Amino acid sequence: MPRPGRNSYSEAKPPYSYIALTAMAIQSSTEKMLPLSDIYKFIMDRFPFYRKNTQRWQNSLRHNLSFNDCFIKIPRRPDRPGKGSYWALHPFCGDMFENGSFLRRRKRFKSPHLAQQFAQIQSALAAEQIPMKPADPSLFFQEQAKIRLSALAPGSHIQGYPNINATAFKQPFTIENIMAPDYKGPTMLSNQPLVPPITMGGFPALPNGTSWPGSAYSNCSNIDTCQISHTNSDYPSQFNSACSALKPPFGQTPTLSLPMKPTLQNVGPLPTQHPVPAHSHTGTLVQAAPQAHHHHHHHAVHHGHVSSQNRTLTSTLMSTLNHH
DNA sequence: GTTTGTTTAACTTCTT
DNA sequence: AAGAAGTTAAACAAAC
Repeated sequence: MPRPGRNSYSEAKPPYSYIALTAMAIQSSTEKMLPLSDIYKFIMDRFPFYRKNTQRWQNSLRHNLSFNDCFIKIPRRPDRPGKGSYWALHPFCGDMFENGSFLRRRKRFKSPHLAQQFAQIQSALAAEQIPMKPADPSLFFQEQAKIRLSALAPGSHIQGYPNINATAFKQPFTIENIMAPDYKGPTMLSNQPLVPPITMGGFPALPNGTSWPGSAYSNCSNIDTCQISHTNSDYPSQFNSACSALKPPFGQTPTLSLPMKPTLQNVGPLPTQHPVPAHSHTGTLVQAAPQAHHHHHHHAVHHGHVSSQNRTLTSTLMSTLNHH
């Protein structure tokens, strides 16, 4: 028994919301998507707190998966039978924890309809006097998906952004972030968008012999021949014919079956969590939620129309996308 | 029969 | 104080 009146570190509730925990699990995976059972497993392996009361928190977690638009379902491939879908992050969900708090997001991500997204992006680009390319919605989203995916390829560059390569991206969920024993609140979160949300044409090149990560892409060595998804092969025509009819949830609509962010591949796999005896102090040091609230928002995101004077195209777009 | 997923609803906690 | 974000419970359907 631990000392009376005091929990051991490993029994304390980790300072992460279910959304944060789930995002960590998803991003820690090489394919940036996981079935439910593996999300459970990730959490239980690393946080002893969640080895108890599994019924309770797993119900809550499932609620979060369904309820929050930042999580999308990706159908299983036929060659990978099993229960349930894979869960991934919505390609446009952005940095959900850019405020530095893993407990509470500044704003809940709501996914607009794809058609709406397209219109918003289009007008945002128009405001910057930048032509949209490609102009066709379905192709546009395909390319967006590919561009985002390219960030997962180590060493690859994104055309037009010579200073950005895969290893340059900040990692929201590094081992340090997850396990830092002296975690004292907001640290290490990147304000920088992981992938430029818009590209003006051109595909990033992959080094010879490398292939695109992600199960749907694992056989693709050439981006141009890469099919968007086995289940979404009819995506373009569907989009074109029924653009206005698209409705969430994404499970019923053609979606971009792609997780968005690069993550732990530079860090390597997370260490398997030493099966910690429940009362040991040698396990994962998980501290109670920090009480310090550092919230210095450099540029508050306002509702309604946003002046783009001092803002980059990127931030304009992101706020546009995240706005309702 | 259990797991996975959706939904409603009441509740708590945090922000403004 | 009010609203937003997060948690928990619970009923239920569908998939395996």
